[in-house]
Amino acid sequence: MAGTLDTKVQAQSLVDVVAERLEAAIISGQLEPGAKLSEQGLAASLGVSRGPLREAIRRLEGRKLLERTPNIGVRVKQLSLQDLNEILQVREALEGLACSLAARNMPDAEIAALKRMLDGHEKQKSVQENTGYYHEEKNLDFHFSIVAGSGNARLIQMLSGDLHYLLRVYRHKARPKPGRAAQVLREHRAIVTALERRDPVAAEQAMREHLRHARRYVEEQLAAEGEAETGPAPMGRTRTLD
Amino acid sequence: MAGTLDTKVQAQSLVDVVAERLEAAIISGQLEPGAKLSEQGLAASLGVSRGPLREAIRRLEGRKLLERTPNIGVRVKQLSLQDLNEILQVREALEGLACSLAARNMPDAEIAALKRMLDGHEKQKSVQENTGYYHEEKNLDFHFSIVAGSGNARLIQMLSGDLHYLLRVYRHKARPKPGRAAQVLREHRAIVTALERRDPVAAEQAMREHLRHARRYVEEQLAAEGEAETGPAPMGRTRTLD
DNA sequence: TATCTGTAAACTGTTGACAGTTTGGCCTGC
DNA sequence: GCAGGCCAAACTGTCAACAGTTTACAGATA
Repeated sequence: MAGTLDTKVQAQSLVDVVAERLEAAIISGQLEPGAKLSEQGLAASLGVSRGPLREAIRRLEGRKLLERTPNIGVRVKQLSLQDLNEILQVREALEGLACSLAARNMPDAEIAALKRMLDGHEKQKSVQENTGYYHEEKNLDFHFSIVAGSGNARLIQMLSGDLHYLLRVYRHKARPKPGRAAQVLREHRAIVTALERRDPVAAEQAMREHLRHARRYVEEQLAAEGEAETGPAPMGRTRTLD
Repeated sequence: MAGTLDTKVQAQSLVDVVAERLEAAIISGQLEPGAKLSEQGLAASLGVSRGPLREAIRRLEGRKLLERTPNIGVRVKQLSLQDLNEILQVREALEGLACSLAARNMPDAEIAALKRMLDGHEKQKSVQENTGYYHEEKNLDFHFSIVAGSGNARLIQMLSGDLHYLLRVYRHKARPKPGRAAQVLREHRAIVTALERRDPVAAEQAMREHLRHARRYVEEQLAAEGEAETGPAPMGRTRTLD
């Protein structure tokens, strides 16, 4: 059997283990948005009973990762174009706050590490050629470092927990414009500069501007895609470019 | 029996009903922070089995309203002073965003209604005498109107769903400073003025300044209280002034 | 051929019972 | 009188089974 999870002893309850597994599967994209979860099937493949599984599902439901329709079943939350835009607006405000706090609280060493990280990115071929990707993994690393540097636990949880998976999801859908990579790098540098100056206002502004660009950019991408479709334009797995 | 809930037909599942009940009880303060919930007792008094109750609890757990310790039980989430401060920081950023969006999206009629609401408050005796309260209920109404006017569903859900109960909780603990009521009213007027001008930047700034004051103020109140205690200063039900 | 209907299978919603852990009290010994 | 350990009751964690609903398929009819 390929799914039994009796590896970890139950220092934490079964529900915790199952919830973590599900979250990981959703974030990693292994469970695609809109995918239906069969309780029986999942319980069997995870090697647990339906009870704990249902409780784990309820928890993720409370975090808006899953969605249940009575008597029908549960699906991975599917986002409309409008949902995505709304969430990105929220992210803009929250990461702006995080950056402001980081300007005050982040240790010098971590800021220096951030700067070195950007130096590394600059040398990356794809950025130099202005064609590539600015590999999103590293983009996320950059943002997460700053969020973590804010020192606000609730904020960290919101941004890296609940919104994290969204960035992963639309990452597959947003194809970078040529020239964007270099611009992103410039904006990142502006942010780090503000952090080094320990200027919360400038840091917040730089981050929000950066994310506003990213949002506008994603909006264009998705709007163009949305025009071709009808209805509320659910952004599911229309294109998987892995 | 004083707790059977077979009034509503089950267009929604038992779990939904129970979760709503629990949330209401938490928000209203009927279940105080730190209070322990007995599964058996609750299930009996609600007239449901333990299964659905546990699932409802898990959902609220995902929303950070409840907290479970393995093999011990579940308690209403208790906030430390630091938690509260962090949450208020987040609220500052989010309501700032809400106000900025409201400046763009809120219908003229609703802004006018907001203005009338403030006129009503001004005539209130407690405000004129600068002694009273500026009755917090109405304060919340004001903020909720603006949040609702933002048109961002996710934002509305975050602010009026998950953070709502916090405002209720610390409301019981923060005693107003003399003179504060008049200041609050001034700040509210400044916000409405910015909304009328349809100036998103000014509106956001006004709201954030207003909330920053409120936060500083609450910080003082609680810091003074916290000094007397030891440890992480859990703010539970040290004083209930109902 | 297409549509409607009825039946059966599959799945979700709920319940009750069993196993393991914690907690509180009581007793014994120092 | 006090500390430590043992025992029992209560509670949480988990599971298997039952009831109700939805869905899909097959057959009949227009």
